[in-house]
Amino acid sequence: MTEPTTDSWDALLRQRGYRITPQRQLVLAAVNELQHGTPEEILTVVQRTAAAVNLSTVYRTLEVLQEVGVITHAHIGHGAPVFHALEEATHIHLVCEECGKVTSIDAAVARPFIEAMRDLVGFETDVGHVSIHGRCSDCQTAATHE
Amino acid sequence: MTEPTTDSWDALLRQRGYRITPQRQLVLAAVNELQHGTPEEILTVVQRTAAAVNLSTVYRTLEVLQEVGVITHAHIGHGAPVFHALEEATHIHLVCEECGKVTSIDAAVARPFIEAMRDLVGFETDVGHVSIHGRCSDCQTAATHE
DNA sequence: CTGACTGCAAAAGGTTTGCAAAAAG
DNA sequence: CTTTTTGCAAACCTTTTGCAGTCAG
Repeated sequence: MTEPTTDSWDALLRQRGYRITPQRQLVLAAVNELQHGTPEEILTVVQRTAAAVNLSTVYRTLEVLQEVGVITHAHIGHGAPVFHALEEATHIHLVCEECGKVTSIDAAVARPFIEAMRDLVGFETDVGHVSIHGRCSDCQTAATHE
Repeated sequence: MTEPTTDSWDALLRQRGYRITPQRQLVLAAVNELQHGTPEEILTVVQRTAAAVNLSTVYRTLEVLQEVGVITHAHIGHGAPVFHALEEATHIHLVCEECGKVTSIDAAVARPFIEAMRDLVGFETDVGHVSIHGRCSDCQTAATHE
């Protein structure tokens, strides 16, 4: 529905008074490349091109990119949040508590549920941010043979 | 379905070779009292009775209590998991990204969605652990007047 | 008694901040 | 030239760990 913003991310930044820097470009590229990257992982990718970039710059950049709506993050585990591009955000993370595997499913599956939440309590779900914890099919099978 | 284990939590511990200590009793009581307590908050409550109890004891105890299935936790924010008794686990947390407010809704609302996940990818959801991020009705209203 | 549990202090992991130098517009 | 952004180092916060003493069974 919404236009792909792939080539106008810099415009989005500028609109809000932010400046375009190589670091921001690299961080965004890394987020896109990794799909589910933690700040640390993003840094590593960025440093392949620009070794001097600092972790705090990554954090600050991720914050800015989120603010202008180019990326989102989801908490899929205990430690590190993961970031992805907004266009990739239309899926839901299923996190296995046992093996840690993350499965993605189409967000359409959750639509009735999301509508129910809106109707019931007026809650507007951030779809790209949803992560469901539980047990994946593999680990269930394993548990059966316990 | 399952019998309430309220008065046999100590038996559950003993079955697994764990010992019953005042600290564990107090931590469990604090979890029940707080409903959605973070480790720090739980510590505070415990210290009302036993001031010498250490934070690390709280962490270790929470781990044990989870392992025997007396409590669960959910990640509702960045840094702070919250813990609740298993009997209280049949609700879903809606976390507002803006004001941080946590709304609870009955897990029944999610049943079709949970079944869809089971059917689609064989994923068994840990219902008490589900937290959905988004924007609560209040913050949406506020945003409209921006 | 004996092994599990606790308190303490230190370490570890992740994120944030202050500041002066560097870069964008 | 002005203001934002960056790199660095240090601070911070939450959680984990090692260890010796303590306590439950």
